[in-house]
Order: sequence, then C-alpha cells, then structure tokens
Amino acid sequence: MPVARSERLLTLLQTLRRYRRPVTGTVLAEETGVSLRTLYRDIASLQAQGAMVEGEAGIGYVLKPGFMLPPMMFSEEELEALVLGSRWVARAAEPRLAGAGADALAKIAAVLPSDMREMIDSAALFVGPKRRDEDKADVSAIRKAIRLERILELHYGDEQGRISRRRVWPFALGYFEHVRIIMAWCELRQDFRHFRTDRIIDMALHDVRYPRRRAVLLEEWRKTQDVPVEN
Amino acid sequence: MPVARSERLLTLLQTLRRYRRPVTGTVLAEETGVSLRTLYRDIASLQAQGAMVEGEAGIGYVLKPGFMLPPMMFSEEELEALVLGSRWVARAAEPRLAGAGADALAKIAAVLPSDMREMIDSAALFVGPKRRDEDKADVSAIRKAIRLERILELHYGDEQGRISRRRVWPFALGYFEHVRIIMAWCELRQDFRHFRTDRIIDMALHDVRYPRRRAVLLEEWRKTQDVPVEN
DNA sequence: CGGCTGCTGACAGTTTATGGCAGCAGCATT
DNA sequence: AATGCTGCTGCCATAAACTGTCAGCAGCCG
Repeated sequence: MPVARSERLLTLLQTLRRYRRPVTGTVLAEETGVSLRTLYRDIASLQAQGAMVEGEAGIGYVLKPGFMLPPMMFSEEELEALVLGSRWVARAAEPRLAGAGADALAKIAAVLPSDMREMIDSAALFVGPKRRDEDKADVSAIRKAIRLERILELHYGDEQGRISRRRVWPFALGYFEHVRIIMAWCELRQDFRHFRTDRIIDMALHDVRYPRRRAVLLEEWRKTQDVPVEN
Repeated sequence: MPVARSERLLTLLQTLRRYRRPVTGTVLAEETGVSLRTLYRDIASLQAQGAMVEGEAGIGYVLKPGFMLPPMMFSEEELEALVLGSRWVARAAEPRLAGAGADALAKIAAVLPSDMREMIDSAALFVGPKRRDEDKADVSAIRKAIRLERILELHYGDEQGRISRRRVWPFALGYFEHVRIIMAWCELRQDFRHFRTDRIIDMALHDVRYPRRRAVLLEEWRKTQDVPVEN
C-alpha cells in the first residue's frame, strides 16, 4: 500500500470534519490508529498542504470553516456542468453567494490545464432560466465541434422558415431563455452569426479543422458586441 | 517532506494532462525526476486511486478524458455555490449536461461529511432566473440560522402591509424569481409558512435551538406539498 | 497553582520507497 | 516474420521516510 499515509491524512480530515467541536490530538490519534507523536506530524503535514486546521493548547483541533475535497475525477461534461453552474450562481445569486461562486470558479480554473481553461471562456456564455424545448440537434456533437475546432455543416431554417445550408465555424455555445445558440463564423455570410439549435434541421461534423483558433474568434466576436457580456 | 510522493503523483497528472499525445514512461520519469521503475509504480498508484490513465505497449501513456481535481479547499459558501449551481444545471440544462450536473453533485455529496450533506438537501429548493431586489435581511445570517437550527425572530410585513412579529423555525431557503423565501415553522400559526426575505423589516437570531431537527421539518413540509418539488 | 493540551527535538526500530537488473508481452514498422 | 520500442512485473539491496517512545517547554483553563 503505497498510499497508506496519504489515505490516513484524508481520513484525518474527514474525522476533523465530523466533529464540530474541537478534538484533542489523543482522540484523533486513536481514531486514525497512530501514535500521538505521529499525529502531530500528520497535522503539520496537513497544514503544510494548506488545510486550515488549527490547534489551540488546552482546547484541541478545529477545522476552520472550509472543506477540503479529496482529489476527484470529473468527466469533461461534469466539469462543464460545474463551471456552468458556478457561473450562473456568480451572476444570478445574491451578492455574497455570487462572490462565493466566482471564487469557486477561480479555484477550479486555477488547477485546470491551460487548454481546458479555454473551456471556461467559451462554455455557456449566457445563462437563462426556463427549461427549453427539445432539440433535434445533438448538443454534445456541437460541443465536440467547438472543442475540436471543426467545421459544422448546418441544414438550417431561419425565422421566416427559409431553409439554407451553410458551413460555419462554431466557437461558443450560449444558453438563452428557451433555446441554445451556437456562436459561429458563417462562411456564407463572411460574418459572425448565431444559430438556434432548435432550428437546426440536420447537421454534420466535418473532419477538417477550421483555419482559425477558437479563442481568437471568441475574442473578435466579443469586440463586435457593444456591452461586455460576461465577466 | 512527508508529502514528497503525493506531490509527485499530482505533478505526474499535470504532466500527463499537458501532453495531448501519448507520452512514454521514460519521458515522464525524467520530468518527475525519478527512475523508470519508480514511475511504473507511481502510475500503478494513480490507477489504484482511480485516475483514468492508460498505458499501451509501444505507444505510451494517455490520460483518458476526465480531469482530476486535486484536493481543494472550499469555504462553506463556495461549496454551497457549487451545489446550487450543479442543481440548477441538473434541472435546467439539456438532458446530457443535466445528467453530468447530477453526477458531479453526487460525487461532491459522496465525499461530504454527513452533516454537510444535509445542506445539499435543504439549500436552494428552487431556482429562478432573474436578478432579485436587494434585501434588508442578511441572507448569510439566515443561512446560519438554518444550519444551526436556531430560532429566528422576524419583524415581518405581509402582502397587505400588516406588520407582525413572530418566532419561526427556519429549515430551508428557496430562490424564486425575484425574491428569496425562507421556509419555516411558524410558532404563531403553528404551521408551515414561508417568508419573503425582502419583506423582513428586522430580524434577530436567537441563541436557543429550536426543538426539532431541520431534516425532519423539511421532510414533513415536503409531505404537505402536492407535487414533488425537487429531485 | 495544577491539569490538560499543543508542540518540538532526539533517537532507535521499522516500514516503505527507490533504483538497477532481468525477463516477458504487446504494438508498430519493416 | 523480425526487429525495435514500450509497458509491465518480480527480485533484491540500499536509501529514505515513517513511526513510537521519551523528554521537555509553552499556552489555556479552572
């Protein structure tokens, strides 16, 4: 078991969380099955790693408000859900909780590899409340196209019901009131266009990458907007 | 440095994430400053801990899509923001992403101490879209009262503008369209009542705990509802 | 003050990690 | 098929880390 010690440290944290009141080192040592001396060393390790556990002589140990989540695996979509949710909280909740949401978002972003941090920028530009209608389009395929910077061929019906077929360069997905919107550069119009996913009749993912970086497109599109959209 | 190994494992993960292509064990060993033999053992440790890193002979190592967040400290409010955000995603997003939100929520809940898991049940029963008006009431104080099961004394004006003073047992906080709602047992009416936070004129937190468990109140209140509210 | 508790140092015994070596197996290219 | 590269495992001696015991000092409480 090469993880014996690490495991014990996590157990220690869990134990500390269980108690609301201060706990003496002796108790913690017994619960983790280790000597008192070693427990002190373990506590020191936790503090060195940034856990906010404090000890007071004559009192015991308390875990400061704040909870350490152990290392966790999230799938790409779960991560996107966390990010999207945090953004919504950051913009829609009361100030105090909103700040907490922004902080949580920053903490998650800080530990993400750089190529994933882009996702935070491009995923979910807007947030909206109501449950939206079912889509014909496969939203995960759209996200995949955005992530891989792939050209998307759309069979699309606009507001007047005119059907067109066009190749677009999708770079972001927005969540509006009832529908999702694909932000993309439209090859047909040579300009930025947005497409409601519920108006997509059919679509196909091309194997070829579009010739520009997603982040660049996003940045340019932002400049065309009058009001700052997010963040 | 009693954290040498743990730190190295995290470094290994980060390194694996940096590369998109498969990386040979030799490279990883050099980057982490360790022998090849030890690297193989480290990889085995990571796999044992659930990291989805896979190795193929003649190819190298690749980190499967999915991202391990290292242990992170979240404050109580940040955690609530994460939970609230995930719930919103779980109920408001498209099915696939909604599922991811629910999964993320479950993973977080699984590692939370039991007394914190209650928070997931009682925090944010409803979600609503629009930015709400400023409150006089200190929302964090309300949350504190709920968490500590404290009696709340309200100076409250109802819809007709009648002002009353009552002691209530708050057990949940709801987020509606424009306002937040405190769910509570009202000592005056001897029944469940809800109170809009923007109609609270003044309030005070009592030091005494109310005589019932928050979870029990929540459960009973749920039974009085016709439709299942959440989950 | 006295009891309890956190905290640190030293030291010896034990455990664990590490690196080198050897060998087997799978994948890709020739 | 054959070669080279690579993942993977077992073994073992050495080095490093961890652990427990003992001792002593300091801070908080009643």
